[in-house]
Order: sequence, then structure tokens, then C-alpha cells
Amino acid sequence: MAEKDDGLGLSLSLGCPDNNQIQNHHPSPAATPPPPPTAATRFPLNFFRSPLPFMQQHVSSSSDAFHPSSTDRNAEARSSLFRGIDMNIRAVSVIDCDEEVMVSSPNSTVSSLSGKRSEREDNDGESLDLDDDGGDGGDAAARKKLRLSKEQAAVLEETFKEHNTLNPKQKMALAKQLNLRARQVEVWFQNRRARTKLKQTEVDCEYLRRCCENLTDENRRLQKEVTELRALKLSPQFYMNMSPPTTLTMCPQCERVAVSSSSSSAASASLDRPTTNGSTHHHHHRPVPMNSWAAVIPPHHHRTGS
DNA sequence: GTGCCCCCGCCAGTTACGTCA
DNA sequence: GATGACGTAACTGGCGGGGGC
Repeated sequence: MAEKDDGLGLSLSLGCPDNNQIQNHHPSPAATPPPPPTAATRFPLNFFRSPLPFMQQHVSSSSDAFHPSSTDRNAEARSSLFRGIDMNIRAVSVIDCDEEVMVSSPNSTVSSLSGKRSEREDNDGESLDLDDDGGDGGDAAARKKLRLSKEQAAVLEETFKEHNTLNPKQKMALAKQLNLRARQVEVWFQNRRARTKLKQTEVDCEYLRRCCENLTDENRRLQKEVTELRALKLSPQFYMNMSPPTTLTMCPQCERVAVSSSSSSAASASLDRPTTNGSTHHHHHRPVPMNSWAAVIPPHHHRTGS
């Protein structure tokens, strides 16, 4: 499938994953304000998650500020016990919307009515009766799909950019504004989050693939270098006059290893990853060579202090 | 304090419908 | 008009968290 704008404003266009790009591509939700609505960033992938799975943090709590009070939830739950049934199953709602039925027969033949699902259904009063033409009987009409209008989709998108989750009040308000049912708004947000996550996964995969390629190249280069050095082992004079082609350096603070080379693209070999807060690792002011060239380093540089 | 139950929101996976080439 | 691919609305089942008892 050809790469195209999917309406999410997402693409798989990744540059070389150097630190800058990593930073730019995976901005921290906390540190980075929502980007301007350009084509590429209209709906930022990292709206609610870290760049890669191994850096992913639990995000569902990010919307805790919007979570309803228990009073609201219980009130809604109580009232929902007596509410109607979703438009898509009204045609088969041959059972009474009786609290006792709902509770005691959670696994009735009408699976859509089971348990919390039925209780969750909301007939928001003023919302559209989307199955108005329905009632045409038969299970074939059980699910009727609605295509959201462009205006509705646009409002939902705008709202999603502000919060990727909604509390019940926000959901109800939005549903009322769009003349939809709250359940539809809820479903839209769930699907939207899923789409965002899927896209982010694709981006992550692409990023990791490029990292793998770069490391493979670097490994190949180093193997070649080893071979060359071994070949030169018998000519120490040449060896001594040779400038070090590659230096493995280690941060004395965190003992991370980085590769720098005067002859290679050092950025491609960096092993630093962006941190979860979007900042890169602290600067390595005094890299400590780790390879054979490290012989020139005074011994005290390697003290660990313990 | 703890355990149980209920309710809720969310997610992953799936189904089914609408659209388009 | 039939068909397959694709996007997406809607559904299902499970899980974890919060609150009440």
C-alpha cells in the first residue's frame, strides 16, 4: 500500500535517528507543547505516550484530571439501569429493559445487552434516534453504521487534540454539541486512540529498523577495521604513526558507551536514546576511551571511587 | 486494614458497514 | 453492476482501578 496521508496527519518519513531527530520525532508530552497544526504534526503521535514501547509509560492516568467523581459515576450507573438500549440493538430488544433481567441474565442470547454494555448504553434524550427507520425487525438490522459528517469528525479531532480522553461530562457535552450519542463519542475516541497507537507502532518499527541497519553497518565497518588492524599487526611502525580511526568512549558518570569516529558518521552510531521526558542524555564532557588507545589514559581516570 | 462486589473506563481484537477504484 | 480493498463505526471480552459495604 502506498504511503499516503491517512487523515491523521501521520507519515512514516523518518530521518536518520540521530539524537536530534529522536528528540524532534518523539517530543515529550510534558515538555513539548502541542505542535502547530501542520500537515505533519496536526495530530501528534506522542500525544499520550512515550516514543517507543520500551520507554512507554502508563498513560491512562494522564487524564485523571478528567475522571468523574464516583458520585457522578454511580449516579450514571443507577440511572443507566433503566435506560433504553443502543440503537443498534433496539430491533432485537425483545426483552424488557428491566433491571432484573439485565442483571440476572448477563449472558442472554442478546449478547450486546449483557452486563455493563447494556447499562452503559445511553439514550441521551436529545440525541439522534439513528435507528428511526429501523425497527425493521430482524437481526440483520441490528447494527447500523453511521458515517460521521466532516464537521462532526473535525470537532472530534479538535477535541482529541486537546484531550485524548473525555470524562462523562465532556463526553455528554460533545455528544450534545454534535448531536450524537455519548456512546458514539466514546467509541470514536477509543478508535481514534487505537489508530494513533497503531501509527505510532509503525513509526517505532521504522525507527528500530533504521537503528538496526545503522548498527549493522557500524558492526560491519568495525569488523573490517579489526581485520585491517590485524593485518597491520606485523608492522608496528605504521601502527604507531596511525591516527586512531575510531574511539569508543564511555561516559564516566553513567558508563554508557558511545562511538565516535573522525571518519564515520558518528551520529549514526550513537547509542544514546531519548529519555522519557524528551531530553537527551547529559553531555559527555570527558569521554573516556575504552579500546586499546585507552592506554594513554592515566590510571586514575578509571577509578570508580569504591 | 482487608476482602468482596459492583461499576466504570480503557484496550485489543473483531465484526460489519460504507466507500472507492 | 459485481467485487475486493480499505477505512472506520460499533461490538465483545478482559483487565485494572476506585468506591461502597
